[in-house]
Amino acid sequence: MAESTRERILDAALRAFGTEGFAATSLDALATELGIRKQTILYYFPSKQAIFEAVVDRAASDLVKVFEEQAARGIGGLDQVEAIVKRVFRLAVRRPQLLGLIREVTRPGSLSIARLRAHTAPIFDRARDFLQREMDAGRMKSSDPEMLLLSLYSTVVGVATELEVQRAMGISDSLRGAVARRQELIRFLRAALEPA
Amino acid sequence: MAESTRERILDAALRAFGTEGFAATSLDALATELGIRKQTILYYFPSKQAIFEAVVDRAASDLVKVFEEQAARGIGGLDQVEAIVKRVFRLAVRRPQLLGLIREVTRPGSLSIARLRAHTAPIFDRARDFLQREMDAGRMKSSDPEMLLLSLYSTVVGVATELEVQRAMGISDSLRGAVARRQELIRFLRAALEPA
DNA sequence: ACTTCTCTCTACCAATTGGTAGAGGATCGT
DNA sequence: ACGATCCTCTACCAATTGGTAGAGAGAAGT
Repeated sequence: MAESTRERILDAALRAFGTEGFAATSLDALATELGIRKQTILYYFPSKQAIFEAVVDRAASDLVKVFEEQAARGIGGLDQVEAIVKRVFRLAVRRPQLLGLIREVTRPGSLSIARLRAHTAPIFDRARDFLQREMDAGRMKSSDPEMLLLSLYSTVVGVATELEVQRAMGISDSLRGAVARRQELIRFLRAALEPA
Repeated sequence: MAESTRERILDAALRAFGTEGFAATSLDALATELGIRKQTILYYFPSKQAIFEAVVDRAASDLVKVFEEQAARGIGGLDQVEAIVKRVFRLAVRRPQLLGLIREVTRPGSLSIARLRAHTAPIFDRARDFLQREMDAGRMKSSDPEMLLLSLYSTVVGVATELEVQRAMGISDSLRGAVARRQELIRFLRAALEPA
């Protein structure tokens, strides 16, 4: 068996929740897609909400891992920012549902925000400290690190995931397009962060 | 009568679709919220999808109007960018559902993208031309205007709407917080765009 | 007085929703 | 050979979904 049923359910659920959204995803549709019965899904998870939470947990730890790995390398300055952006981009291209799921969780009415926050709080703290340190060392333009972090987050996630907006703007969404987008984004961020 | 039933339905639908999302909004819930019966809603609109489209049309033209008004003033350079950011921000604070709805429409599986695009294509073209002109005149750092536009869009919409992410980062979402966010964003964008 | 039009209602409907109960078949250790 | 455990199934269920049919109230025009 290549993958357990439980894992297959989580995979399909991530894709569905991350693209169609929680409410628009039915257990029946999920089951049909997997070639099993809805009751099999409910054997592994007590409720639809429980599936969502399990998916969020897995997605969050995948995301956190990406950051931790890069943080461990301990490069400094804008090169580190660039490296992280590249990694997030790679993730967004390979598994776009992952960031789509984050968008779903961060929706106003959503439950499970606390769950996501529990995972991500440490890396937010870490990122803020990193930015502060780099500013103090003069390797980055000085500003409020929390606000800067928000700007960075918005820019990176938006450029990586807003494919429909890009199509509306007439931007190609091919793989080559993704590389060009990434390059342009890095140039944009470097310009914004480079010290005078 | 202060507001026609039809208008009240559109208002409630915008709020619901823009925060909970299309699939998570039921006609019954909408009707109850308005103190009317679901069938009254279906008298004014032939289907749920039709309500959504009407809401998208109205929201899009509201957004377009904001841009057109500012574009008509014909300020140049970064001051114009700043003015537009400020206007979008004001809109996001006053009517957050508006940008929430855009996010809902630009979701991968969504219908009605064509509808939104039809409204927004002209202002995208206009914005691109504006950026190109400013770059040529040396009032802005040179780069690919389409990609830059995408970065700008992502940053502005993200900072204006990602309230849950901000909460997760420990950023206040008070009105004063919004002003601070806006200021920091403008500084960020100016740094990114100012010519060397 | 009568018709017509606008609006909101009650009464239904078939389909789909998330979820429960429990049967039956493997595969296991004993 | 045996029960136990794991897994997937059939059979249901009550509630909710978007939508239809049509009654009835009120105002307006004739």
